[in-house]
Amino acid sequence: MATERYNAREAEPRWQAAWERHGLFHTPDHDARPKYYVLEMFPYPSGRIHMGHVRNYAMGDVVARYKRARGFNVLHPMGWDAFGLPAENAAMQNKVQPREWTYANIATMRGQLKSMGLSLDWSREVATCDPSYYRHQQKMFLDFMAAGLVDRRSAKVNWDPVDQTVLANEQVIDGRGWRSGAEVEQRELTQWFLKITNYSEELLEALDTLTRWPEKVRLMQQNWIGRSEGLLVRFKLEPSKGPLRLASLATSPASKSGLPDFGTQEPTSRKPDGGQGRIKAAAGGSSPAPAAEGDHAKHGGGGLFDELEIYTTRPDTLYGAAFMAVAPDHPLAAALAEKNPALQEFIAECHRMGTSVATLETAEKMGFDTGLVARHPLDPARTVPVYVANFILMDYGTGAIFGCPAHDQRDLDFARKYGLTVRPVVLPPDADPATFQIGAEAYDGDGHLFNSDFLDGLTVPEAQEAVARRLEGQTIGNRPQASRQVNYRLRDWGISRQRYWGCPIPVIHCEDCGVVPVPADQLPVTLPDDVSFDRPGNPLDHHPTWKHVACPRCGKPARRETDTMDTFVDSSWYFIRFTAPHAATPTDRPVADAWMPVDQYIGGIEHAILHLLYSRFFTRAMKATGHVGLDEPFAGLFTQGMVVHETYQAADGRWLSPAEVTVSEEGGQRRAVATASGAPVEIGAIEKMSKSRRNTVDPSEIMASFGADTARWFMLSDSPPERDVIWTAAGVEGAGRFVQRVWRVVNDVAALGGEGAAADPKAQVRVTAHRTLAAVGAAIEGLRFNVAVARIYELVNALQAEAGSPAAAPAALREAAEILVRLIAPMMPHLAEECWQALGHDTLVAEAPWPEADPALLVADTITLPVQVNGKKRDELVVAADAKSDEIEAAVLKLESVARAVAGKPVRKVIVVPQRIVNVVA
RNA sequence: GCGGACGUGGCGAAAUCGGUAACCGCAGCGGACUUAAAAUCCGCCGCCUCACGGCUUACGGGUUCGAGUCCCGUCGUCCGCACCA
Repeated sequence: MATERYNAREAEPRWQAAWERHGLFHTPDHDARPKYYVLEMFPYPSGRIHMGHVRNYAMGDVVARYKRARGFNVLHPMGWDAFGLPAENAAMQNKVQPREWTYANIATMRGQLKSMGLSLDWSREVATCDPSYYRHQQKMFLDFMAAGLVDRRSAKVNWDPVDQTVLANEQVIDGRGWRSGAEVEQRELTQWFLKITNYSEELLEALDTLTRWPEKVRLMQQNWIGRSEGLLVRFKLEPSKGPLRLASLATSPASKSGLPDFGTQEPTSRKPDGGQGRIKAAAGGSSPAPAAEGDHAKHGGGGLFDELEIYTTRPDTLYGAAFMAVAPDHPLAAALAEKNPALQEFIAECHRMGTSVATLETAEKMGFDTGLVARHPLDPARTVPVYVANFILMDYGTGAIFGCPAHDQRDLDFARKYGLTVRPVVLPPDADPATFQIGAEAYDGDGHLFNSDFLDGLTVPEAQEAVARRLEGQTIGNRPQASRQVNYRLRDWGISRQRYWGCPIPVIHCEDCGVVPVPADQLPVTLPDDVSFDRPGNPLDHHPTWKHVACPRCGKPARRETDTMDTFVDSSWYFIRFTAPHAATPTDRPVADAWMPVDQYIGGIEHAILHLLYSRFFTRAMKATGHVGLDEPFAGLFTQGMVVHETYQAADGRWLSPAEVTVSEEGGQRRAVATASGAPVEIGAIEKMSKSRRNTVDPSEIMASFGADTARWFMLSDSPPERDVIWTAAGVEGAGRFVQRVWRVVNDVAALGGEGAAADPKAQVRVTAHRTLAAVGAAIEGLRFNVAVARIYELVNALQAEAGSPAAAPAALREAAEILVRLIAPMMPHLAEECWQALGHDTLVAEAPWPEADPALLVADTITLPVQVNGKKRDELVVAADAKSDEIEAAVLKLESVARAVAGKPVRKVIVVPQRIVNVVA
């Protein structure tokens, strides 16, 4: 039976055209079938698709095609995350406008995706750089503004000196820009913010409802939001007095680093001038984050600071307080520095050191004694010195702490350096209060309080509660001395970018009217096409006319906002836009509510925080402004692993691409040489495919030589989808062989005939097919594609053996083959169509319903039970499936192998687990 | 430092409920077909042992009739956060 080889190159475009002709993947909004929304993270149009895309979209397409066959109305759209810096970099390098570059890339990549045979509804395609998309984003920005979800304020921001733009906290990785890799600097700029912190608690609590998200992602978001419960305590400040302290300050040794001696100063010279009324020293009242820089400004400097607010999660250790410390940016520090050059220098030094993570890790704890002291709120006889310290963050809490050296390592380091008292107040279990001492390590474990007056004997949580009660009841000025507070690590989302290729922020700055929103009927604010990239900075700002407009309110000359939005804004709602991509408003509310949420979202783990947290916030903001009716956009989330590949490095250090290398194997040793020169090449680590390592494989080349089905099959086989998959030439060839094997087997079965004949219901190949059917369905439902692949291999092996046997039963084989073809259809859709046709069908398998497994075939008449003696397998026993336990027990005890293993010892017990196992205990 | 995940043949892995450890694939080995090669087909393939048999899920303990799976400890790898008060 000579069957010609399956010619993917010829067949694949033919079937793609057939699907398109039948409009198979065009999704109606109104349909009687239940909805299913499957989405893969949309690509950035960088130029060409890479293997990561192939893996991502192959998985999504399996789900889409499977759910369609299962009778769902499936929404499976595609679009382009098309704004971003690479377009501007290309513009600078190649003298091509970002728009042209981007749309050319989209055209290329759309063609590549189409050649994969994905079941996408292309009529819903969107590109975020298109005014028809971003005009709606601008409208929503204005709606958010009206709803109080937008803020504009001066803030210290992460500045990427290479990309010349601001980065969000989430986009700074190890102190470097997530895209440029440049060390990030801190700069003070006026910025636009989306107030994600309004939703801190909600975003945290709702994580519990995301039961179909990976635990890991939920945990990462939980940590990122960083909720902590603590106490805000107000300390009374006063100038230090007392000859002993002054003397000790005067004699403190010079700092060893050669820096100015921050520990030494003249206390008398910096007494604050009096009488200006009270100024709160802390940044935050009830609003936990962000530290409101604006508040400081309005207080001005030079006032009388007679209170210091600190935030602590350990109020129980208050009796162990040895010092207070404020951030270098704290208004108290700024005020004191006005009269104190040494403090000015100290603060400047902190700023010089504080910009990069590398220096932070090695930086020594440094403090500057302000000469002020704080009155202990529980023990008014005591005071503690107040320092400015380089390790206090203005961003968190109030920018001020009390230090308890005995129970915090960082505080201990500081106390040791400056000779402060280390007073333990928490006694570890079983420790002796008379002898317990703190050595080089602080004790942060549980225990009972001691050295702590009214707290003595309490547990840590009890003491925290007792301190909170006591201080809430005390007053300082006319306020309680302490209040309970919840703090979050999460910061508001700074979305200003000083770049051209992004969504313009639709506001106008007028000297008289201030910030004026662009009226809705003047949207969109479109980007000018005639921009130049011949100098650094924001091309919109350099443009001769674009920013000069009349104030919409008063008509006077005014200035357009030249900041554009972070591209993560674009990707925070595209999944909702897909539900009505041509609507005149951002959403078509009933349609959006009908389709949302996304039932299955698939993408890389690298978006665990950034994109996925922003999208959760943005959906809530859209709900608050009436654009959509739900909180959580993604009901199910799956994070897939990367595609990795060996690396090859020449002797001169150059990286070689897999295409330039020939790998051979001899005696278990793999060797590589450069194909052109024959020079030896070192086989390096297996790493993520990347341009810098040159270990990429071009999907189009694979699809041209093997076909899309082979590439898809390989991406789905072997490795579990959440884990990295290693791309190997051998693996692809194996997948290619399998494609041909399926084609041969199906043709062999077709040649046997058997149409219309009734299959023997109990034929073994039929049983195998139906069991495989059940197993593959379950595997796909669980997104365990590698398991589905293994089961399909088994079925093909069984079919092949049966088809080649002289006793082949054509009718049963035919039924099994038809099941096989429908099982492979979600994964290798083109091959499946070709096989379907070979079996005589004139319909499309892409339209065929998923077959139902015959339940009668899923349970066996007889089963083989393993027989153990004392937990070790000694034999097997074939019994009827409905055999009773005592019958099995009797049969087992008659087995000679059991008798031998028991070796004359009395049988104490026989455990029969029905359908599973028998264990004889002797 | 804090938080988390993982550790199974030469390799990728399977074992969804505590019940036969290693399905399926890759690589390898032997054979058939062929002048030859490729392709294809058949067989073998955790470790030790001629064999009978024994051993085996990082390591050490524990619970259980029974542990890759549950508990405690150790080691290792990877990931996230990180001066967060």
